[in-house]
Amino acid sequence: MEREPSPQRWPIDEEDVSGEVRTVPPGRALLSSAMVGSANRGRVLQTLFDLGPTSRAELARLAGVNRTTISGIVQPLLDQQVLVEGDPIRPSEAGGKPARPLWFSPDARPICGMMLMPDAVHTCLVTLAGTISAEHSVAFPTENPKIVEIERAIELCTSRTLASARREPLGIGVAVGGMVDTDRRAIIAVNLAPVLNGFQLGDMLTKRYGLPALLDHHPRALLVGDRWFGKGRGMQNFAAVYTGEVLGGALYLGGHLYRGRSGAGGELGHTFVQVDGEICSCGRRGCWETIATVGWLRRQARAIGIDAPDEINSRRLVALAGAGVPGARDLLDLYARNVAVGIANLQQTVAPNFYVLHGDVVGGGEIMAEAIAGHVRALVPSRSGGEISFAIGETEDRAALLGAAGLVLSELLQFPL
Amino acid sequence: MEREPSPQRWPIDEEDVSGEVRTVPPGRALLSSAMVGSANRGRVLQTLFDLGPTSRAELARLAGVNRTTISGIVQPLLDQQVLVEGDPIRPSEAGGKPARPLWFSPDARPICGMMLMPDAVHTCLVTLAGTISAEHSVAFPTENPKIVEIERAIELCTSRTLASARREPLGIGVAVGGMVDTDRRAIIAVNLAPVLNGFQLGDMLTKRYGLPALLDHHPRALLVGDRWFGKGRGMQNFAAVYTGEVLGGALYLGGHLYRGRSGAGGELGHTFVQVDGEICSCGRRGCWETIATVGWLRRQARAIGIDAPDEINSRRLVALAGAGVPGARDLLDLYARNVAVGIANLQQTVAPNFYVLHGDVVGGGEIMAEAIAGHVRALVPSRSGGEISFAIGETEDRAALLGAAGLVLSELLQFPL
DNA sequence: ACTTGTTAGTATGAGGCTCGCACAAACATT
DNA sequence: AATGTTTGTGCGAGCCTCATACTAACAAGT
Repeated sequence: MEREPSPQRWPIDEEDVSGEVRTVPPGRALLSSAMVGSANRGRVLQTLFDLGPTSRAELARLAGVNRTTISGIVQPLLDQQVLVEGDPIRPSEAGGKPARPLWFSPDARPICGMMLMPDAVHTCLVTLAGTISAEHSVAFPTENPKIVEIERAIELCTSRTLASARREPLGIGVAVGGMVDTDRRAIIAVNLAPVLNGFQLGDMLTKRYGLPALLDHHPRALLVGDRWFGKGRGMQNFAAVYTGEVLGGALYLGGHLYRGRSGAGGELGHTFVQVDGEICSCGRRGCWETIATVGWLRRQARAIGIDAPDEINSRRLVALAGAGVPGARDLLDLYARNVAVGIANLQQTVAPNFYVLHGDVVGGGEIMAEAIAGHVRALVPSRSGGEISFAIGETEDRAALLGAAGLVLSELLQFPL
Repeated sequence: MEREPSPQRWPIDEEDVSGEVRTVPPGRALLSSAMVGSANRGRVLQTLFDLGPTSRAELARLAGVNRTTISGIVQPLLDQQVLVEGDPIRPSEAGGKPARPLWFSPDARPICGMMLMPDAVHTCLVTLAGTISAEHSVAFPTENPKIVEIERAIELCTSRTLASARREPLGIGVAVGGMVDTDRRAIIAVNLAPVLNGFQLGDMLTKRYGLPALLDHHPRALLVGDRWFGKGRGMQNFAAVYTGEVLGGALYLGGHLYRGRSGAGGELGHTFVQVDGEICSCGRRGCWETIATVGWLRRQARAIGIDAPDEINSRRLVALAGAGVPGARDLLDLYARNVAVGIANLQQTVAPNFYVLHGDVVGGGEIMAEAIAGHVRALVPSRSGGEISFAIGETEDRAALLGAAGLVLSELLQFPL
């Protein structure tokens, strides 16, 4: 009945997360028994995330493996207080020993989530169960901040949050409102804060706090948040689409976050939907972004004479349409169609079949989502692989912070195969 | 010095190929040591495919594993005559024992490749080294053929080809000029031969010949052929784009053929590039297919008064432009731009960074490819993840047959993780 | 109260796989 | 002939999963 405490630690592969150089090209590397252990531990934890508290026996059934295998995987995690056994649940009428559901311990090491925007930084702690605590934010100096000032603000904010952690966090995940070099864990460019361009935030955080740090750009973080803590939970394929002042997206394909070469995938805003259409901020014509952002919405609202056109957004538009304001209903429909066009293209290209909507359209609620869904279904030839469904994401800040934390989780769970 | 002949057989997982029902959902299944063996064997063979004849020591270095590991993987394959040792190659100046390069044995089991078009069936044998032999084709009855007649034609053609095989083939791969249900290994619809709709070709072949049979649609087969035997060799990410009377494509992402839900991915022809543009055969407006197929080319050629506009294609267009025929140069440029628009969208969405062109544009040669490449590079914002490169695929029939065979290879090598 | 049937979780030994180490074989160089 | 280098092969260790057997804990029927 006595067990030797296993020497395995979770995560075993912290070095990988902190950005070690990979010498063997991916796809050529072979597997070893040790990797099997890591990978299987990741999959078990992922299943636990997807399903909520679950007994060992149930996990074994779902994974199609022996119960002893699950016990072997799970026991070290219990020893390290990553997981805890819940109260026994009553067996079915058939009888049997009551199952002890496993779930993430509140005492497990948390994750630090960070959202870096052009004007401020937000940080928080996220438990493995997805609860947020220790939220802090620090604004940057308004006029032409210097990089050292921003660095100080980030450090201040992070230190406050980390001070609240009872155990050392598993890592720091950062959602950046701009272009990111995921491999080098550095910022490439933030449009509204060019001083951040080239900032090696990942290295700075790792050096300062001794924690693995991962960066990715905002839409990708939203997707990851959806995958672990939101509407994308348990999904194998889906896409996140963000609309607002700009338009972005991210893809989860075949059970993995898809980044593309140098993380260049998901630049949906600048796909063409109108050859020789309106000129876009990128200098090209007819980008999706020219017809499916609030900028377009403002211009149209002004053109048809809606009150305060500069303050229009999905929330107000739905309200106006509901109130019977002339033209509002048609504008809502056209806006929904414009958003739907790009989603239809995405569906035809990679067929994720499930979309989580973020950003401005969230304010439009179910009405907006249904309008978009209807247009997408009309725009995609019917057979293309089953039902297409839609969901509305979390509120903006929450989604980004959960997503930032999810970046760390993804690395820990999705052992690269 | 004596070895026990290993009991392992390649392929071990034939049952999987022949379409067994998967009970554990993908992504939840755990790995076992036996799977590690299969997966590693697949990766070693894949590396061999990518690099050509290679010694064990070199394979070990590339994979980052111990030499003994490679020996253990490779020895059973030598015993089974899947591989053979080549002549020793001279060591470098540093000296050392001469390496014995490994390569696929000409006596290895071949693969049967089949191309099923609306009017005929073609079959052949393909060795693991990519050489084609025993080609046969049988035309279907011209006017309203019955399904039994088609079935007989397929059987006749296949039997002739299989009769030439010295060893039992590893399987039959089929490239279908129409929609395919990859999971059920059945044909969904072939536009010009509706009698084929719903035909369970995979089951028929497996039952008749006792071989694993795999179906996929034509563009996907082209991509797979490129991956194993053509320009996509060794690539981890690339796309195949087929233009002609219709427009299709396929994606190889992260070292895997990407199919999407129910194989609905890659339906590029009906992505929107011109909202409210010309009406498409699918009933919608502004599909990419409306501006980047030979149908569009014919209409334009007629409009600007080019001779025999109904026989225009890329090959002739390039020739006309070279001969200085008025308008030809501009038309070529516009056609290239139209093709490039869709490729640019694909690049922005999944960023494969490498494209193999198939179909009509192959006739236009390097001139056509360069014209398309130039437009794509101009249409994609510069930073998006490095160079974008292009290649011209094999001639049409050869590409499809190699691709069909490649479908079987993909299943055998890409052990599902 | 006792037996039977069922399910949960654990201990143990077997089998697969990769790894590190040691060793023989086959070359180049000095 | 001696030395250094590289290739490929045994061998035992370590990690992992699996099948089997066992204990623990419950329900239901007698």
